[in-house]
Amino acid sequence: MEKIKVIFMGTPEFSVPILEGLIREYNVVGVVTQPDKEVGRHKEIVFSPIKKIAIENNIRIIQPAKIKSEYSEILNLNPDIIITCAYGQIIPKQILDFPKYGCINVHASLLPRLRGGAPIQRAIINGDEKTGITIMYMNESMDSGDILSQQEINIPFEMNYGELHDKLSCLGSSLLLETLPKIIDGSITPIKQDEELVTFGRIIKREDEFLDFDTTTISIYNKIRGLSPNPGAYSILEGKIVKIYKSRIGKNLSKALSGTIVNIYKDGIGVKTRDGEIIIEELKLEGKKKINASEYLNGVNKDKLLGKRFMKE
RNA sequence: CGCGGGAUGGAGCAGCUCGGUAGCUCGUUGGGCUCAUAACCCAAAGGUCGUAGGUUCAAAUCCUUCUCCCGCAA
Repeated sequence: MEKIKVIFMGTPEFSVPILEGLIREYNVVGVVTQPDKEVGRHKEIVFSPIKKIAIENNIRIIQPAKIKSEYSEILNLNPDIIITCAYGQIIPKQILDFPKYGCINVHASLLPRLRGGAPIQRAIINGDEKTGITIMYMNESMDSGDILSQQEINIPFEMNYGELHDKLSCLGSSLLLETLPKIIDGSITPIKQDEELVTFGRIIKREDEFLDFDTTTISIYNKIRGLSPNPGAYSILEGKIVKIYKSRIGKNLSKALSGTIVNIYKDGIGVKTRDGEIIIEELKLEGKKKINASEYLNGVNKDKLLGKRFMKE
């Protein structure tokens, strides 16, 4: 039997294992990814991670600026099925209706929870203890299609965004490969999402990255690990941006104002929160590299550091 | 040419404004103290001060070039 023709649509690192898995087992006739962007300080042109894989595997690449109107090339490839994962644009109905086996999306949450662009970070920031992967049909609104399969995964208390991202990425790839044959032979009954249970995992904006020490210790802890290693939660100390990548929860109870440095440990900086203390273990200052708190403390006058306060401006 | 910060022994920093043969905290190695220690004390090793040029009697320090790193903005 001839291999069915697959088109994959995706953009970031997360979707790479999924594309690689498809290439191994199916005939990927085309890859759709976001246009090359000028990135970084010197506006270098950077390919999306997906585009790099496609080039290595000699697969046709399509990069529409607006897929809403530029879809004819995709249809011309005559795909039997389209798989998307974190592509970054809304897929128009003309594409959704075309493939005989439909358009399938891999989403990094247990839908209907955490619809949207940043389900992985949001799961950690929310303090969720579990999340997962959902494979579902796409429709015209965001992440609301019928569910084909799901797999759950625990989020350990120490896990950060990067680690969970990698786990889910692998899980997404394997669950997709498990599910695809059943989609093709029609042995799965899609399940509607329960609209009562919908929550959203909005994309992370700049203001979401700001760390307000005048909140609970646990929410600060979760935000730090939910944004680590990228883009990093930040605060401002003496007018300079400080990014914080790793922390632990302290026990010290001080009456100082939230954000005040109340303790210096051998390997951490104790900062007052609304209800306790958070100990910063890994950070990065403006213009510097990411370092452990112990390294940072080597180059700083500890007596002067005590009592300083993380501010909003 | 989007804006800005940085490059100093293994790590993190100071010194640079007002040029004159390199300092701090930590680590490493050796020794000591101690029931013991990641604690303390003593000692040692380790740097052509990112690259290339220039100014000068003399440059980490002033001028110019290049490279790499980071924050912002996109």
